Amino acid sequence: MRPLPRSFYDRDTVLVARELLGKHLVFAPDGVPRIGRIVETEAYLGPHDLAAHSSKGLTERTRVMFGPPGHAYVYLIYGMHYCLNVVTEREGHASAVLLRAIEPIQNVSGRTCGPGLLCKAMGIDKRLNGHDLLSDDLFITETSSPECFRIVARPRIGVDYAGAWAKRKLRFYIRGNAFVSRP
DNA sequence: CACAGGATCCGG
DNA sequence: CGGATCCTGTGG
Repeated sequence: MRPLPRSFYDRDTVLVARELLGKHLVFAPDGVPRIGRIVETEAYLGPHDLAAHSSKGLTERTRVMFGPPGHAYVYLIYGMHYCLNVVTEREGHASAVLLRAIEPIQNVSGRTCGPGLLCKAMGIDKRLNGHDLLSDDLFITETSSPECFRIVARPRIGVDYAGAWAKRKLRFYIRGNAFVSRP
């Protein structure tokens, strides 16, 4: 299992969000790999995207989003759930892809159909904020035998405050997959 | 220092 | 549909 190269993340955010579908998220904090297949993502395009955290500007919280691609942006939401993003495009572009759901593959127990549940099941918290995804304990990898699937595009969840940006179809999931949070 | 609000989840 | 729960950003 090899981590995807930095060049994978240093590309158009919508393309990265779509191509992350079907890939394996691996977290091995104690050497034992917990693996989930990514089945649902959302693209956050940068400061001009009013649904993106980076639209509020560079702050301590959004610092990682403004950094180089291929790093984990983890934040606490509603005081109780963590969300995991991967930073995309060149440094300073401040775009990212939110991982919303995975299908358990190995050493993952509990529900995984939602960004908070995904992190809980994988054991991911804010200690991983800023973590390089080209590392040996947290990374995303190509599957050995990729399956064919159709991609569905829908508006993102929970961003009604973002005006016209809330209507953009920047949420992507694998059609028919049982682990998608809101099919 | 005070306070408002959030890329969610759960239970009724 | 409301409540949980707490960190962050902003303003005084």
